[in-house]
Amino acid sequence: MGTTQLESVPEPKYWHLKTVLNDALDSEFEVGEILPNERDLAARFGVARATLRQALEQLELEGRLQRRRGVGTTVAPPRMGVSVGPSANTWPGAGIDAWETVGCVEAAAPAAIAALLGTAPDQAVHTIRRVRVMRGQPVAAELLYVPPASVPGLPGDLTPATHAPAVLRELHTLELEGEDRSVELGSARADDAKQLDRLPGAPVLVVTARYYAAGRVAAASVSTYRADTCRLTFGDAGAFEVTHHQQDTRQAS
Amino acid sequence: MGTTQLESVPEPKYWHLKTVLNDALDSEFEVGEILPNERDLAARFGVARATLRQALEQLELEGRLQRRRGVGTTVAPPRMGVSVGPSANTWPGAGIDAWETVGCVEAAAPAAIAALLGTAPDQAVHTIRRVRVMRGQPVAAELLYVPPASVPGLPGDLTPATHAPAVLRELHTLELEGEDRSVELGSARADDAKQLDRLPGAPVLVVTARYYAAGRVAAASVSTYRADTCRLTFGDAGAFEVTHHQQDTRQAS
DNA sequence: AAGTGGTCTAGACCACCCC
DNA sequence: GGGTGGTCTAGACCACTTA
Repeated sequence: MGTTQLESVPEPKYWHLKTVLNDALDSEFEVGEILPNERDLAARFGVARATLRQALEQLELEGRLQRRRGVGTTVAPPRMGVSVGPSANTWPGAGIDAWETVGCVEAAAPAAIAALLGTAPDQAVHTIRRVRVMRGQPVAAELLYVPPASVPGLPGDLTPATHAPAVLRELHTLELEGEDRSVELGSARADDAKQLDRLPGAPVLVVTARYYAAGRVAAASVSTYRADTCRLTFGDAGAFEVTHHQQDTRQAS
Repeated sequence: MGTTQLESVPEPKYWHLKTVLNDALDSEFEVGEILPNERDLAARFGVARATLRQALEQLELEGRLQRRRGVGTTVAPPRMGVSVGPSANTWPGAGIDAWETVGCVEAAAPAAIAALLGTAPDQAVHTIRRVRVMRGQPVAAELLYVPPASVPGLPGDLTPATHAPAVLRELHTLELEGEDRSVELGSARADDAKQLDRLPGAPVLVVTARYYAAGRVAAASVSTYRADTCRLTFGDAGAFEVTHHQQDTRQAS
């Protein structure tokens, strides 16, 4: 009979560190409070800085921390619940939906977008860039693609300032028959990262949506949400508030 | 007049490396093909192994690679589209929905779950653990919580084998009035990771759902989906197939 | 100028898988 | 036993913010 082997599978240091820090955040820190710097924290826990950073990275991924170069590491507030429909079937840009247009061009869509829209690969489409802001901070960057066939009544005298509003106005004259969406994990491209106030490569939730009218795909959008600060909400019962982070909603079976 | 400064913001090595590898995966490798090992790749690109790993980690996060300890790094197939409703308003466990029950206990729910359900913090609830399998591999691990009040007709003589089916059967006698969901990024806990065939800390998409009946929350579930292999689909137009990865659907504005 | 997080190096050892 | 990816170290320098 050997001794009972409690640590037959010793957990990695960074994993244990993450647990300790997570508990400390709950009990010893307030939202917005700044943590000691990484070199001090590493020394305090007796690990290399890279090991500490591995724990911090996971906590940031889970929305518990926010790190800013040149500033420091702060305790993040709970994630915002962001509705991504379909609460009511509405066209993008209709009503007050917290999106702000930042640009609009007519250009050939990438191959995958053409496949989504069902257009020819080199077909020029209206491409509207928008940003979604909540509580004063950007939460999503979007590219909305509208084939010319969906907006036949578009006037010809368009300036950069009138292009996007005109496309949206024409789009809204169609009857929206349905929409579908998909969500997947991605990393922010350089342009999206800049608009989201993050570094390139930051984790994002990519929402791809298709809008149907007249039996065809009338428009499509690719929205890039900050994964660290957002919780996407769906469904007919409305967005709901939770009081804790998602980790707290899960337990061992 | 100085010279034009093309590289005023030099991109990090790992970022450039990621781009190079991403292109190589498209042009020189097939799905399932095994890559050279990390030490060889690092030497080939003239960088330290840690730097190469930073690039590989991002590519794995984006679903382009699959890495397995003791085996190697392979080119991942496109992500699976996984429907997470509401395609039709149905109770969990109804019909053929690809979930397999692996356990069931009656125990006090964690505080956040009690808040979701609207039950007392120490109220015992039926907790069913299920696993979702697609194409022969696990894609999600779930905990489904059902308060006793939602299944009043539950018989008393329950064995581990009959517990879960009985709870589901009783649940299905209620009329489902609505459901809502939220999606956020998380990292796999040890128990979920084991069932998903991943290491602890692997990125996951956490889907929290509430099911309404008789004007109350009759059940709630927390589902943990593998973020590397899954694209979650929502909406009334049905899951759709895309031919490329999400990166291909995005372009610079 | 000082302090922060971000990137990078060149090693080492460990856990796991397969032969 | 040999090869793989996973963890960890102890440094260095860079980019950015703030004062």
